Amino acid sequence: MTLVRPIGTSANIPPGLLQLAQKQNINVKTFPNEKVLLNFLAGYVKTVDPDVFVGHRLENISLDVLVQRMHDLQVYTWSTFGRRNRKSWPDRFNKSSFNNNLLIREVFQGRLLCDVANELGQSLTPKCQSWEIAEMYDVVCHKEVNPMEINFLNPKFSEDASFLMMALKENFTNVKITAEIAFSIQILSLSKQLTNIAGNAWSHTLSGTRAGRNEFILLHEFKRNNYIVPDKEDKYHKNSTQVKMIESTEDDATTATSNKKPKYQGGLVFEPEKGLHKNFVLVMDFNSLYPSIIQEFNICFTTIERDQFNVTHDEDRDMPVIPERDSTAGVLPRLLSTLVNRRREVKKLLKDPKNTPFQKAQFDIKQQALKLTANSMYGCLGYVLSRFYAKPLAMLVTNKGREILMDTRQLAESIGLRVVYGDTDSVMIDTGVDNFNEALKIGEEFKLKVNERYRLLEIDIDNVFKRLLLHAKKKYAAMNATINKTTGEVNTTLEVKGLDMRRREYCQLSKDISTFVLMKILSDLDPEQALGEVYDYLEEMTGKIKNRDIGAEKFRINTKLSKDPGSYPNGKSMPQVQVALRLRNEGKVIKAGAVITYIITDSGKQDENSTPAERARAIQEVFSKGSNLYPDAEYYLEKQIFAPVERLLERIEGVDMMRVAKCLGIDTKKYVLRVRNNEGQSGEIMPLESSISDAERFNNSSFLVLKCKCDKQFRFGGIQASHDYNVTFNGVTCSSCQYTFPILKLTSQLERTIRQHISLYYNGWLVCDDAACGITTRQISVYGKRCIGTSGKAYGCKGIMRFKYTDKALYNQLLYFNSLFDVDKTKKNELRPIYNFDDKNLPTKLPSGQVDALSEQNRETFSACQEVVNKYLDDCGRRYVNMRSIFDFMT
DNA sequence: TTTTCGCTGCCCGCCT
RNA sequence: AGGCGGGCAG
Repeated sequence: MTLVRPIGTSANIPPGLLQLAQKQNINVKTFPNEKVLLNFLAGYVKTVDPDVFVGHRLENISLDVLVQRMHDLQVYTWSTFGRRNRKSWPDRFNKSSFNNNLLIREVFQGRLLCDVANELGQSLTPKCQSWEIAEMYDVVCHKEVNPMEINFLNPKFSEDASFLMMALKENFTNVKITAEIAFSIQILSLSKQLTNIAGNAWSHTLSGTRAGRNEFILLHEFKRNNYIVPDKEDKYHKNSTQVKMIESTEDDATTATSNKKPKYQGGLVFEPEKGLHKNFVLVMDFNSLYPSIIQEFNICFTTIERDQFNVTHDEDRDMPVIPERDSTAGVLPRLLSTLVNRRREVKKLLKDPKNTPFQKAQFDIKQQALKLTANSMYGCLGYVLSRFYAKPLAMLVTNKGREILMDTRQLAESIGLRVVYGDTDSVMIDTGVDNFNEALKIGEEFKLKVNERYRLLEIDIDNVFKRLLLHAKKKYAAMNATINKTTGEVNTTLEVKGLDMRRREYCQLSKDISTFVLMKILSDLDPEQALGEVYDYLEEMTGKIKNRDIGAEKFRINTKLSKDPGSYPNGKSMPQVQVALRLRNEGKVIKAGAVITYIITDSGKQDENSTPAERARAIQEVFSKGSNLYPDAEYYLEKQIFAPVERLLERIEGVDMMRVAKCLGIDTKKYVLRVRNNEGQSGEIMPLESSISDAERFNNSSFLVLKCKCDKQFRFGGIQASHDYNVTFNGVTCSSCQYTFPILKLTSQLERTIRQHISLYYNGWLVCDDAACGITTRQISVYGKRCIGTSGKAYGCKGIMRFKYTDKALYNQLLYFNSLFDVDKTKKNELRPIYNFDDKNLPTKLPSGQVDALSEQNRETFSACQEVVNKYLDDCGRRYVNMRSIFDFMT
C-alpha cells in the first residue's frame, strides 16, 4: 500500500493518478494533506498491529522524520506506532535533540525495529561499501537495480501523474528490495538466536551492539553459579573511584571521532618477508584463538587475582598470574566451553542428511550465533564502560596470544621451516616445495607438532598458497590453491587482503586493473612475458580512459564522513567534504557517518589550477542528464591506477617502473622526482644488510689516502695488492722508502681524514635536485625542502633541496674506513678494490694464503684502527638517527 | 525513573 | 616529527 499527499506548495494530487495506479495494479491511497495521511497511517498500524518494522536506514532517517512530523502536526494517535497507549509526548522531546534515537526507541516501544543498514545490518554484510539500497541488493541478492534520483522539489511531481507514479513505484520497489535483503541476510533469525543465547531484549540485539548482549549472558551465567554480580554504574553511582575518573574526563561531545588510545598491548604481527614467493606457502591458523586461550589457561574473573593489578600502567608489573594448570575451571571458561560444545552439536545436526533445507538453514544460523557470541567475549573484557570490564584479563589473553604465536614460530624454525609472515593467530610457512601434496604433508606434520603442546588450542591448515606476494603487514595477495581429489588437478583463486583494491576509496576500474595485474604476476607465465602483458594492458586501458570509453560508474570513489562535513579543518583538500557540502547546499541531509560516493571530474581546461577536491562531484550530479561531467583521466591514472599498480609491482623482479609510468601516460619528470625523493627518505641505512658487496656499497666513498714520511701519498685499501704499499707482519710499509707506519701515525692520519669528512658534512651545502636549476646554497628555505630558486623566494623552481654531503654518505664513508681494517672481510676477499679492473697497471693479486696469514698477524693493529673509526661511527650513528628525525623535513 | 558505543595493530595521505 | 583524516587486518 502506498499513501500519497499533495507535494510542495500545490494542494492537488496530479489528476489521473489513481486511475494510473489501478491500471498498473498498485494500491495507492491519496490524502488531502500530510496530517490526514499520518492519521490514517497511525490507524492502519493499530489495526495491523505488526511485531516488527523492517526498513533501510530507519534509525537515523525515516523514523526520525516520521516522528518529528507527527509531533509537529499534532497527530494525537502517534502512540499506535508503539504498543503503549499514550496521550502526551515524552518530556524528552524538546530537550537535547542531539540523540533522538532514544526518543524513537521510546515511541516504538513494544515493536521491533529491524534496520538492514544499521550496525547489525552492516556487520552481516561486510562486503558492502556504501550500504546504499541498490548496492546491498546487488551484493546480497545478486540482483541489479538502477536507483532513481527523486527530487520532490521538482514541480512536475504535483502536475504529471505518470511522473509521480514513477517515484511511487521507486518507493514501492525499495520496500520490496529491503524485505528481500532482510530475508536474505536472515537478520531476524540471527538476532533472535543471539538474543536467545544471551538472554537480553531482542530489540536491543537488533540495534547491533555487542556490549549489552555480553553483559546479559554474563549476568545470567554468574547468577546461575550463585555469584553476586557487580553493580551497574551510572554517573551518580560509581564503584571504582580511582581509574575511571581519569579516563572519562576528556570525553568531548563535539568530536564524533573518539581519540581512542590503546589501553593495553594486543596481537603480535611479524614483519613479512616482502616480495613474491613462488613455492607453496601454508597458512596455519589457530582456531578462534582468544576464546581458546581463555579456556586453555582458565582465565576468569573468579580464577585470577586482579584487584592489585591495573595500577602502575606498566604491563609487565600489572600482568596477573595464570592459575594452576589443574585448577577448577572458572565461570567464563566453562561458559565458553558450553558455547563451543553446543556449536559442535549444532554443526553435527547441520550435516545430518535427514534434515530439511529449512532446518539446515536454522541450524546454520544458530551455529553462527554461537560462534559470534563466543568471539565477542574477549572484546568486552577490554571495554572500559562494560559492567564486566577487566583489563587484567584482556591483557592476559593477548599476552598469551603473543607468547603462543612466538612459540609457534620458534617451533617451525627449529624444524627448519621458514616463517614468512604471521598476524595474531596465524603463521605463513614457505615450504620450499612446488608440489601441493608435499606442501600439505609438511603442514600436517607441523600441525601435529603444534597441537600436542596444548590441551584445547588447535592449529590447522587454513590455506595453501601456490604464489604469495607479501607487500606489508596485513597487506598481501595470493593464489589460493585447492586440489580436486578425483582428478588431482590443482585449482587456484586470487585472494587479496588489505591491498588498495580492497578499499572503498579505490574505484572499480582501479580494482579491475589491479586484479588483472595480480593475475598475471601470480600466474604460471614466464615473468618477463607476464610483465609484457601487463605493460600492454596498461597502455590499452590508458587509451580507453583518455578516450572516455569507460563508463563513469567505474570511477566511483566511496569515503565515509565520520564528522559533520562543516567541521573538517582540512576540508578544502578533502573531496568527500567538498561533495558533502555541495549536496547540503542542494538541501540534502548529510549527517556524520554518511558514505559519500563521488567522482573526480575533468576541469575541462577552464581552470588549470583547480584541485581534485574542487572538482569532486557527487555521483548523482555526474549522472544527471546534460551534466557534461567526465572523470579526470589524469587524476585517475596517477592516483587510482599508477599508485596501486606501483605498489603491487614494487618488489617484482625485472619490473621497469619507468615503463609502467609511461604506459599510463604519467608525466615522467614528476615520477623521477618522486622516486628520487623516496630514495633518500626510506633511510636505507642497513648495516645488517650484507647482500651488497663493498665494491658496490662504497662506490661513492672517498679512498683513505695515507701520507708517508717520504712525502709520498697513496691510496690505502687494506690488505690487498698495491704498487704503493705492502702490508707486512709489522704493519703498513711504504713501497718507495720501506718506511713502516707505526700504529700511532696510522690512527692519527685516519682520525684526521675522518674529521675532514665530518666538517665537510657540517658545512651543510644544499644542492637543488633539478638539473636545470642546480643551485648550490647553504641557505635553508623557510618553505622547508623546496628550492628557493634563483629569485630566492621559492618560486620559479619546483626542485627539492638536498644535502650535497648527506648524512647517509658520511655514515657510509665511516663504514668504508672501518671495512679497510676488517680482517674477516679481508680473508673473505670482500674488500673494495683501489684499482679499476681495466687499469693497465693492475698489480698482481696477493695469494690467498698470504692474505690469511697477514690478516691474522695484523688483527691487533687493525682493530686499533677500527676502534678509531668506531668512536666516530657510534657518535655519528646516534646523531644520524637524531639528525634525521630533526631535519628530516628538508632532506 | 534512565537510556549509546567490543578490542588492538597497521598502512596511507593531507597539513603544519 | 606531530596533528588530523581515511579503514583495512586479526
